Amino acid sequence: MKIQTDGRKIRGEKRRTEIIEATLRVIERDGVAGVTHRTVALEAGVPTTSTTYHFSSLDDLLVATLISCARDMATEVYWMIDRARSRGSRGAEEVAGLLAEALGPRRGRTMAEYELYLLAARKPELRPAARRWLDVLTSMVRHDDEVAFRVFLAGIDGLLIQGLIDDEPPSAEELRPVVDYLLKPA
Amino acid sequence: MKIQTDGRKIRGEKRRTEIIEATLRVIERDGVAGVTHRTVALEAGVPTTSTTYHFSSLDDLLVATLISCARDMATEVYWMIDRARSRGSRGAEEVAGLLAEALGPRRGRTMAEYELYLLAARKPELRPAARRWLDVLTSMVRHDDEVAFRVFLAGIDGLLIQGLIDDEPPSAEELRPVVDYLLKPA
DNA sequence: TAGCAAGTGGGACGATCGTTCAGGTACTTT
DNA sequence: AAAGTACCTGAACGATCGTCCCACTTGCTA
Repeated sequence: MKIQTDGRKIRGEKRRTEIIEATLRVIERDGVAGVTHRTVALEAGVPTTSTTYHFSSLDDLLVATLISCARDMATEVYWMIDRARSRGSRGAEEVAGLLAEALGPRRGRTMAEYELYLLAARKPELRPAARRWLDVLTSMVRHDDEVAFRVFLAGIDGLLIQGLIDDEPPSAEELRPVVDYLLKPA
Repeated sequence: MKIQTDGRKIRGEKRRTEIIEATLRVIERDGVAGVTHRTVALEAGVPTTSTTYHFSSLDDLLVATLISCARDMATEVYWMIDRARSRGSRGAEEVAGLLAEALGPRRGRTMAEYELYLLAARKPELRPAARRWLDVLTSMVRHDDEVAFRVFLAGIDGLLIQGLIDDEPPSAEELRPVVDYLLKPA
């Protein structure tokens, strides 16, 4: 049983991921509404039929893209926690920094992630992916106070989505006291 | 200066609101993606050209619908606070009840409201409407602790959006301790 | 080397879309 | 009563959409 030595499959898989990455860029730029076979193909620099070959439908393409996006999100959360631990901090600084970055330079990406949330609200198959970053946090962070932890998780989501409708993104310094409050011991 | 006695204008305005209400139903059912002139017209029981007559473009229709939705949302929040005050309660019970209702029977409506959030993230003109319920809360509720209040607002949003991707909606009883924590004095 | 499998891509089909237009109706004003 | 205004609506246009078909190249296998 060989493990991926077929050059055709390898290149196919590569193009498949390229299409997914192009789709994510389209979502960041124009939202899920802007995703069509043609816009994605143009963004990826491949013919239109290539997207239909690798994904049985446009819906499949969206699902695959948002699952991939969720995986990246979870990975980021993982490393953030790892970074905070290596500094021996409680994580407030790291969390505030991550929020500010999500609402500033990576604003498009954050919007894409919340489109995933909404799509998951309508498509149960997407829910595990949408919950993944929550699961990563839950499994990695020790939390004796269950209620306080749930407030923390909800607070992060609320700060992000409210930050998206602010006229200008909040800075890490502005977010810091709120994050401190969310992380403060009971 | 007469105040709306022209029968034509009155009926026109009535149809306009009927179209908006139909649009909201379409959003609740199929999301913003499902909104077309034809689906809305079918839902409202009017000819397709009627939606283009009253709204200069599909975008105008969406904006008008979501602004209307935001106004209703703000009104609900207003009455919730009023109800809580008349009972002399701190509001935890009312808030938990409202959240449970938003995630249960009124789930479609809640999803529509968060689509407004995301649309507002991309369209600055919609942001005042999207922030309206936050403004109502901010202006009506006395908050000496600014940080705690911001945590409360964020927590509400977070609980709602996370409740939308739960496999089954949380009950008021489950939400109660978290809401209590959000409202507890510093 | 013949045959199969995987990926590629140009072209096209029918469906649906947003929007326009012109003719018609109902109401108000002069 | 005539003119003007506001609303209504059937029909249609061009654009774009998802998807399919089929001929093709490329790489693997027997």
